[in-house]
Amino acid sequence: MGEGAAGMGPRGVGGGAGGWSGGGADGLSGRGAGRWSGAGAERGGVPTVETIAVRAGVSIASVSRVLNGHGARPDTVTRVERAAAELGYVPNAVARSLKGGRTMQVTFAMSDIGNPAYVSMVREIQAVMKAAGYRLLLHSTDADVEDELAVLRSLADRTSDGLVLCPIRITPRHLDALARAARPVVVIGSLPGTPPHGPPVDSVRTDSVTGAEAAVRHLIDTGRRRIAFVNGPADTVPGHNRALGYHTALEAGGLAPDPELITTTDFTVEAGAAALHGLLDARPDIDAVFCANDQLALGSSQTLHARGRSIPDDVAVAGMDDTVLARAGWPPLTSVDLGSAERGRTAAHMLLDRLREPTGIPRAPARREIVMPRLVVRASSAPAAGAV
Amino acid sequence: MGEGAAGMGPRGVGGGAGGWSGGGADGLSGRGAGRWSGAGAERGGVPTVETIAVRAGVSIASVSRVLNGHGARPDTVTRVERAAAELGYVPNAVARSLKGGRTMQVTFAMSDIGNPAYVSMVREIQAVMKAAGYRLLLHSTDADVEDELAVLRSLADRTSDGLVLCPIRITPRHLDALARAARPVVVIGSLPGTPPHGPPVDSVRTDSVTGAEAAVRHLIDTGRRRIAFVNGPADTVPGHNRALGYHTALEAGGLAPDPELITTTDFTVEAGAAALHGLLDARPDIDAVFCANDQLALGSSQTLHARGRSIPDDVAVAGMDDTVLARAGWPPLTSVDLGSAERGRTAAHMLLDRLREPTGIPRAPARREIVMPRLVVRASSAPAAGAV
DNA sequence: GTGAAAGCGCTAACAA
DNA sequence: TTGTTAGCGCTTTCAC
Repeated sequence: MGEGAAGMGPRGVGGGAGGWSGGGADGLSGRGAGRWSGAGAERGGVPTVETIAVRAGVSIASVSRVLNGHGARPDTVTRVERAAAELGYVPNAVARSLKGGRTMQVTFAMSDIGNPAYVSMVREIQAVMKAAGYRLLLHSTDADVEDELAVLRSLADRTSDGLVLCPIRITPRHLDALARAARPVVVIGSLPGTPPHGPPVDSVRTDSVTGAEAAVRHLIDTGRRRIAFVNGPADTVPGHNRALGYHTALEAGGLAPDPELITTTDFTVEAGAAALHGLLDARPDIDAVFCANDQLALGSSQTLHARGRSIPDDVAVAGMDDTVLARAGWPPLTSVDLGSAERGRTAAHMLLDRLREPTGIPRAPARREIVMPRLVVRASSAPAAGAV
Repeated sequence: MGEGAAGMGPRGVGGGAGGWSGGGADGLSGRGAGRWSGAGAERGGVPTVETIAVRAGVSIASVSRVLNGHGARPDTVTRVERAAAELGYVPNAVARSLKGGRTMQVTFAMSDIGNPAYVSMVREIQAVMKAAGYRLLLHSTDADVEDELAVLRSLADRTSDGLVLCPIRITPRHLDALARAARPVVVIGSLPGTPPHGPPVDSVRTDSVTGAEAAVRHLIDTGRRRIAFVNGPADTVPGHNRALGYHTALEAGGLAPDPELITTTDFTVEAGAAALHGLLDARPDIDAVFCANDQLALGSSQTLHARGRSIPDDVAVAGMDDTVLARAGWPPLTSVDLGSAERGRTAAHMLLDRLREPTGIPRAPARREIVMPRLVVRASSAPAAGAV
């Protein structure tokens, strides 16, 4: 729990001056004129510790103490609290941060908030952080490496106390930036090396290789033989891992990989739909499609429907991520739950642990967590009518 | 990074201090204190204007000027920039905010970031704000009125420069809080009254009454007569408006409303599935279902599929919001695009306009924008086989 | 227990 | 052009 952090004092917006939209004309010369210009403490403007101090007839130090529950004479407490309530005093969080060195904000950066897998991460991270008294700063990098690096670098501007980063791929520059990050960072994804040797940052990843393998094995086990594969960009970590899992399962199942059955494209519904058209044109005998994520699987399903192929009778379909989309499709999509929500939650907790570490020198060694994938079988991959 | 304390080029945070994760031992005598302990400027710690000033042999004012492009002698500029680069200096945004009164952060608060409709808003708002140099603070209120009010109140803590609020409903307390908001607020949703009289805040809304009406009219026009209605909570603005549209369209089409055809539940897929079971049990002759959002429509579709009703031959289905889910379902869902993305974009721009307003007294009057809904017809509502 | 005072790091008057 | 200085609003020693 965030100790007294986010304004927990006995405050309230009780009877303060009209808000930003209120008309209040205060000709104070202290600072600019307008409503929220922060005029001096004399009369107009936003109340500060000084305003309260004057009103309560105590020093600003006492105001601060009372507001932070640092004990004071009952009498003093009462007067300060009353003054604060009457003026609708709200402490300036920026000033507090400057003094305390903490902003009670953390950043979550991923490539695109439109992706359901990220949505569940955001959701969990926000919930955990909120409970701990932190606010969540969201940053979409549009899968731009420069932007990711910029986020890492901007950690030095003191805007947030830590970062959860979900990079689309890890480059040497990422490793460098991670090593010199000004604040604790937790990476959602695979980092190279093993803790003593790898980059000194905590991370949570899923075992998508195993996940992909499980899905493909399932397709094979249910009688499919000509299993197409619609993958995302091969130079991304997710793309690479899924390909690995696909090939491993194929091999284990005694099936020869066939380049004609494999397409590499973007992680979107449209790309999936297009990919399947190409695949079906080249190999009309496909009896299953394994897709690197649910969007691709949905796109594939649409093409199958559009071309009159029955799912799962003619062609089985399986996706990955088990997002809300998997249950939205028809038939409901078999998918691999890669634990996006759990990864988000875990990452958030790891970051909180770092944030709670005392400033005293020795820092705990980097942690690596792995969330195991879980195959979720739904109707889209039921055994074909005349299957094994 | 743990390996070589030697890898300190003329770059990076703390110029050789190693990042947050740097080990305890840094060969450099230049810095000694903890990573981000913020020691003085003398030797340890993070560089500040003073560190730069000393190194460049100028005053802190010159440093500030150069760094902000306020002109200085070429010679000075060079020295300062070089010193800053060598030390990997990054200005402390908090200190800057305290001085300038602006944080370059804005908040977006909605009930649940898991909802696709909000996702597209977040996405747009994020993009617009990012382009304008603002960071986005995300706040999920879990549809809790107290939390919404808290967000409004917390505007006074100076943490963000403005707020885009998408409340699930507007209570008198909301109006009160909106009126005294400490910073500009843009509401996504319907506000009571008309500008001179309503609350003094900008807002964007959609005309969901007309949208719902269009969807139902479309169902009627395509030959449906027993049109069920699966609505969200009736005490929410969306719920209320959709009910209004439904009834209006029914009346215009000469159909009598039938309580048995109407269910009120939560805005979720599961709720939609359950609702339809009830509806079909009570009225097996339903030939269309109008749902208050895509999640409900998807849930309804699943129940229809599960109970062997063909879509659209037996029953037509229409949803609202036209989220990514509408295209994910099968058959693709007819839906009403309520312009979530556009509302988000508009709200962001309205907020930026406010943020750009000079502090000079007269503030522009509140604006009210309306985004018109657009019916998107897809396969789920194709006319039934033997239809009109 | 309380007040005076010293900054946190930065920008902007105001002088020189 | 440059340096000195005064804060922004708050927390926190350090004396009393």
